[in-house]
Amino acid sequence: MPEEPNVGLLLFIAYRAMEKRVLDAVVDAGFDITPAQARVFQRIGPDGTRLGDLAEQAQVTKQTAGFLVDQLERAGYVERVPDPTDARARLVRIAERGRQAMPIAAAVVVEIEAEWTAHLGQRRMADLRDALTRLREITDPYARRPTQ
Amino acid sequence: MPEEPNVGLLLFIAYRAMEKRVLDAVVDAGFDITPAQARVFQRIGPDGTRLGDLAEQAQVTKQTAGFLVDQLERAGYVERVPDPTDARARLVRIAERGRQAMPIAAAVVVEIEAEWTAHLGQRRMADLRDALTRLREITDPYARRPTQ
DNA sequence: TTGACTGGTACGATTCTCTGACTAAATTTA
DNA sequence: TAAATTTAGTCAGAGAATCGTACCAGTCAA
Repeated sequence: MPEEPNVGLLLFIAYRAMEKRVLDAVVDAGFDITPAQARVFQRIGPDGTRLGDLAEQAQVTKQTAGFLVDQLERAGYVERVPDPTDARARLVRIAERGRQAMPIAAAVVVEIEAEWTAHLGQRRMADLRDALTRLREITDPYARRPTQ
Repeated sequence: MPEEPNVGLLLFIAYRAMEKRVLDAVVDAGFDITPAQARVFQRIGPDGTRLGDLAEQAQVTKQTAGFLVDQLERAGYVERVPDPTDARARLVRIAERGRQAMPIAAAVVVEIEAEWTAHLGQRRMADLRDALTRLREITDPYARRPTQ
């Protein structure tokens, strides 16, 4: 395998590199957040997202997602508000402190994507994004469902 | 971000899908192994790999890698042998039980890659692999170093 | 041969994750 | 409409993964 790594490993290497840099930047900027918390946070939609949906997208149990959201909430990154459409549910929404952290993460993502584009060339980078997006149709059970 | 996920998230989704299926298959075949253990195991080279190298490649500390290798060793998947070139070091090598598990994982990888190829087309799949391999040059600090 | 460096381990503390059991609201069924 | 079922989420407890600090032993250079 070291001779010709499978695609899974290649995906992991690139993913991990981006995650690490983004997280380091956010942490350096004074936002103490862990990788697991970030993986959940990242999935919160503009209008809030239910815990169960977050769990499903982040591929963890509801309990784990709840545990992480508790921490994010205590740190002021997110808040839980009642879901107007279902009294059982609550929506996890990005709160003030979370909103402050987002541009920092976004900037690093832009920076890294620029580096990758420089290395691969525009064409290959666009193709990469395209391939991954298409792949999502068969690898992301969540994506197959309409978002509401 | 939910509107147009960044490449990091796309990488994660595909990676996670493959990891899960491979691991499920291996576990179903009676090999009890955890994701963290598998991530280390996967990096062991044909002639054995030092603990520190495994740690670096799997992006964990030496202690964590040691902890996981301990478990893999106890379960019979790997063994530690002295490194003939350095008395301080030991090589982690795949042992009998580990060797038995490998074809199962390999078969699932082949299966998944075939599915992905069917979905994307040969060309796009080849391009994806190519792009990820190139990307490794700038995202995998370990890869930049000659293997010995 | 001494001092700096390297490969690895030991210990202790946190963080992450899961299973199982439970409450309450919504939905379906009879 | 009352009962049964499903769905959203929480609680409690346990096990797995991870890290930081400190440490030991072997190597290497001066």
